[in-house]
Amino acid sequence: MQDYSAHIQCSACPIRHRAVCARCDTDELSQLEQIKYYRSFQAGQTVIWAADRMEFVGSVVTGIASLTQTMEDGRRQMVGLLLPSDFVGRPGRAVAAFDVTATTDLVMCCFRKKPFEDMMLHTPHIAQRLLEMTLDELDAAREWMLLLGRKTAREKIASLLAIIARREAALQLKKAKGMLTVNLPLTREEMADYLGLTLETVSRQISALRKDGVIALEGNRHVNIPDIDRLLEEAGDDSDGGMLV
Amino acid sequence: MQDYSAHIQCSACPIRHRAVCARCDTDELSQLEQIKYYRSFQAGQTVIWAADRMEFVGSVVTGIASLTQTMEDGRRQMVGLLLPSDFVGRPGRAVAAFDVTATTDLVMCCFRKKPFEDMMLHTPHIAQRLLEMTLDELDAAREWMLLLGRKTAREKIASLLAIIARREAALQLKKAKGMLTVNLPLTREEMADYLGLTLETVSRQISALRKDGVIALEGNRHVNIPDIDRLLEEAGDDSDGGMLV
DNA sequence: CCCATCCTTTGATCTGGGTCAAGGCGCGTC
DNA sequence: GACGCGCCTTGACCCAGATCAAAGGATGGG
Repeated sequence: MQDYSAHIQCSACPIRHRAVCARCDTDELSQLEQIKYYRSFQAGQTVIWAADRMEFVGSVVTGIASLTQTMEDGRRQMVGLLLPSDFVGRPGRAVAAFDVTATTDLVMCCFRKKPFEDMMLHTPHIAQRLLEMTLDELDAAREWMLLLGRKTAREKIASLLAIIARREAALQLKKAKGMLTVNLPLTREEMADYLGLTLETVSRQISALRKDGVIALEGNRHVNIPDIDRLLEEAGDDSDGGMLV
Repeated sequence: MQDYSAHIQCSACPIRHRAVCARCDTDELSQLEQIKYYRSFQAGQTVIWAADRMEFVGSVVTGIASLTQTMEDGRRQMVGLLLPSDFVGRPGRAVAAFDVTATTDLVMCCFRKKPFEDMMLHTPHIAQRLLEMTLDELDAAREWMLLLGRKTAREKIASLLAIIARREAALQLKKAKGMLTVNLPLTREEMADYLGLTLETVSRQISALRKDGVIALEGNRHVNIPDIDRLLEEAGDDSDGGMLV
């Protein structure tokens, strides 16, 4: 499970602390400092389109961004949710592979790609840290493949809620005991795009989970979870999954 | 697209050339040499179970291995296909996240994990190379998420055939012109597990593609593709995908 | 050569989730 | 406070793909 506390406590750009160079020395930090800049986006804005030139790499400071793919006929699949401290872009690639969109208001910390790549060459910690993060993302993507390929609609919804709940629990540092309230950062349609469902099915299954007492709604963006174990059971994970978003 | 030619031409362990240290100096190579060993598996054998301790990292030399997840009730989802030169395991993690199974007879080149990790610390090229490979795999996993979440059964089959065909074309260095014959390394059931379908649906869709002249079968492990563009069209990819397995 | 086993195909039927359609609810704006 | 607009819910119906069932090939071993 990821530890977000380091980020939360840090008033400066989180990338220095979590994403890139937790172990960098002062000189390296000041180099990064020189090539970094911030960008803000409003909810709904596109950060970059698939196949566009990508002049930067960076990480999310606040807010949530999503990676999506779209087919010509409009079918969409979200393939990643980027939370604070998550890294965007890849050294060594010129064009973006996916659309990146701001799901909520968003602040990103960016580094111009070329100088960042140069720096990577003589700062081994950076590549090692990025490797670690990328392997985590790969594992998360593979967990998600099980969800997309084999889970029922109800299990998909429960899994998504469980993932968001786990993250909230980590943020709030309250240990998932008793009632847990989570704040859905996604619309029903975005949830559908993430889960490989239609928005109607998402809505129906959320209603069903409510009727069965697995969750309770306050408005439609706040979900109360009286019993997290019950939810995990509904999610159908063999272990608690250790799933990352 | 991956280039397998370096591997094909190399009689020694491919990891030295492709996976780990294309740019290592002689001293580094000899260090790797000291900690490596080979393991062979028969088709169907399990290389490692999810949640087992993983004492090594390594790469596939010949044959095909698959990564799968299984739910308690037996639903299975393949989450990766490992081809020659692909890397298995992750530095810094003690237990396997997924089952690894030999799909065909398999030879792997392994490195004991601890010395490999030690070596990574003072050989920056290794982490950089692994990062590159992991990012490729992550992109491939995300392409696969679109397939699992949004494609129809027919599109899924066409996509899988296209991926295998692309790899064959790369191996044979014949430029996908005219008839292309591909050798299916998977049973119908394995294809189903990869595509998030049942084996009956796989069989039916293959029959349908045959009836429609998109492919022709010779036995049930050899597929002829008269028109690769036609197949790609059926796969529903907006671009040719650049998909990696 | 025959049998056993595994893989594959095909048919019949069922169903989970998609599609189409109609309202409901919250919220900002005039 | 009524309108418009996004978002969400619910109902009715349908269909792609799952499930259940049966029967063909392959292939290898005795």
